[in-house]
Amino acid sequence: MSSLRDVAERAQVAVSTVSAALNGTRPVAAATKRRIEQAAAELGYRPNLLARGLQSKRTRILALLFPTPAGGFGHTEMLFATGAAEAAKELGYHLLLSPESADPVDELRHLTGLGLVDGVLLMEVRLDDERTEFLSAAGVPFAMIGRTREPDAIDHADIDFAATARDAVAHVAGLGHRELAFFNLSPGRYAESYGPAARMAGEFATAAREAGLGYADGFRPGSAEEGRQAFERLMAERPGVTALAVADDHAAAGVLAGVAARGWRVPEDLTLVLVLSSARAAAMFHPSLTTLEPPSAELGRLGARMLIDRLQGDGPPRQRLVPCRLVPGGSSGPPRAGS
Amino acid sequence: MSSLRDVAERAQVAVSTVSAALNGTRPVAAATKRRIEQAAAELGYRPNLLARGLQSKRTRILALLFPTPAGGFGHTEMLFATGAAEAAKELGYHLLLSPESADPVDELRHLTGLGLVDGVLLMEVRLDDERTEFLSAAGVPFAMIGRTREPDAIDHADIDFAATARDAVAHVAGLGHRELAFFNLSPGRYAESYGPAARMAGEFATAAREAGLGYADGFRPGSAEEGRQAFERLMAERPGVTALAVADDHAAAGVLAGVAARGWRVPEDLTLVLVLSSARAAAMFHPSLTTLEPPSAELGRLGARMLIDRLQGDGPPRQRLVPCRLVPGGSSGPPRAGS
DNA sequence: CTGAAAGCGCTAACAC
DNA sequence: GTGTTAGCGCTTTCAG
Repeated sequence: MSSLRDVAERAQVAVSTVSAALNGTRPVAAATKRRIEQAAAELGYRPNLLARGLQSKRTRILALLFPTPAGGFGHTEMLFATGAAEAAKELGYHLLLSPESADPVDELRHLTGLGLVDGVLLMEVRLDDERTEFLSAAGVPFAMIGRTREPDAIDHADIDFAATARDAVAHVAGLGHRELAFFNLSPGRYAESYGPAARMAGEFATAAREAGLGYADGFRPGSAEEGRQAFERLMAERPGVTALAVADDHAAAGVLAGVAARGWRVPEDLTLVLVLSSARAAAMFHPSLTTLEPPSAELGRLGARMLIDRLQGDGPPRQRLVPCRLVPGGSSGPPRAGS
Repeated sequence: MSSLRDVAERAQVAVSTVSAALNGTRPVAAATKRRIEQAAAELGYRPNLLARGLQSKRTRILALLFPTPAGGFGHTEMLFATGAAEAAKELGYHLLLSPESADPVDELRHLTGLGLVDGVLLMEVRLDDERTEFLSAAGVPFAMIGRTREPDAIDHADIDFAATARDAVAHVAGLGHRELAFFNLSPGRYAESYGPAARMAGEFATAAREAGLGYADGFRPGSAEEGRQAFERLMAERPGVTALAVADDHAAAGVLAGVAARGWRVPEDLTLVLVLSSARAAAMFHPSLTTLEPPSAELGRLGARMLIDRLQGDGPPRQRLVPCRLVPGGSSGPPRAGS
């Protein structure tokens, strides 16, 4: 690999001039600059990021910290990562994938001590997240995909749960439904303090109330079997429910089984909406499910951009909430007769 | 951040001694060593990876090159990445997530020219892959998850398609089936030269022949609708088929719809096996599908380990083939009567 | 507008 | 066993 010095020799100038010409750090005569650029091109010169980083204290590398939930990784998490990596790349940054171990804070201490990364992108943020405290205290720039309980001071991109719930409620209300139920993510898969689960439930209740719809929640099935059972219980307790929003793919499959077991059909007898899941998953069902798809790739992208933005200059916290996208499927219809 | 010099001062020794003590590069008196380690601990010293890399030409960073297929990323690809990242971490390496653009070779030229990465991990390798040629020519260490047409000289970890096909065939043959069909990945989603699609079809044919089973293939549905149509066509052409292996999730959903439309049921009237898909996806079906789940995380892990192994020392090509894991589901049963 | 020189934090000869 | 020293390739004063 050729170095700055090689370029300098070939262009008959000093290294500092080459550096300046290539980085635009200071004015360079047009003729000199052209000579330098040509020499660089001829040699196929690439700046050595290590040397540059060592000197400038900026590596243009971001770390994406990802936990390894027992339940395995979802499509959503994948999209955070790819979205963030793409946005980083577009802005001339690199993304380091950093798996979290048992002690995330220690992990972070280690990672940030290496001088390798300029900033950190946090995902799977919990309502109370020790990682944010550490990073703030350590003065390491970071941004969150998701948010803590009190996120006002921190850069973040998250789902707009309120708008999402309103959209979902408006969707079913527009079809004529008067009573809606919501099956949240199971408490087993995620701790109670998992933001999306906590927020989605609250926002659904609010949106239903504001729309004047009957509303039932408190169900948290985490598997197909639990989904079927929850559905049966729901129908026993609230026979008037004609629309159901479900947050877990597997639970939704169970609900469909329960619907079939009753001799019912979707969407004739029940409108079923999948929330916080991918349209890809929804397309595997029959009929395909109406979905509120989280803007995962965009959140990843936004997170990376915010972080880079923050690294380049200071300013007030950057924050963005993006609603899920409503993807209509074959599972939405008017309420069943006789309800 | 404290540096080697700080530690040296505090321990009253020379920097080189600290370096030696901490890296074990040369013998250091036990007492001195302890003093140094204590000083380092007290200062919370972390070696600066950039400085180390600049000097030693080894950054302990690997790049995982991942393409961004239009169809979006699957669970499988995600597991490659997380598996690789975890293995890398265990061995003291970092993983850079590097999205591929339109021109992968140019991308690679850029990435490897930066001096940032010690080696490259390739995924979604095609039978003829220009990236491998570039990397070989450039002398950049690399390993593949997947493999080219002629992979003998290159480190790689891939699915053992032959064993996987044999397992699948043995599974259905053991249940008493005499005639099997295979729906491959759609040609639209992947180019013809996509390894798994190409290899799986061949191995299924071989395994069926060796087991003395009737065999039908040539179907490549890429959506639920195409899956249903393919199933109907299959039944028209080969009414004796009682077991079906499908490589695409959505196509499998379509097959189930086709089965229902005939008034049939799974597994009573058709044994359905999902291949190369996740057990997670299979659990969303009713009944849950028997799956041949690719060992994606393990392949990622193996790939990273091979690459690191290669970086540490030379030797013959490292190569590992791992069969898919058969996860029995509710979609397997004896062949229907009258066939 | 350009060049010379210092030094980022570390490793690796090479002396002692 | 330990210390001294010369860079790795770059950015960044500081002179000219």
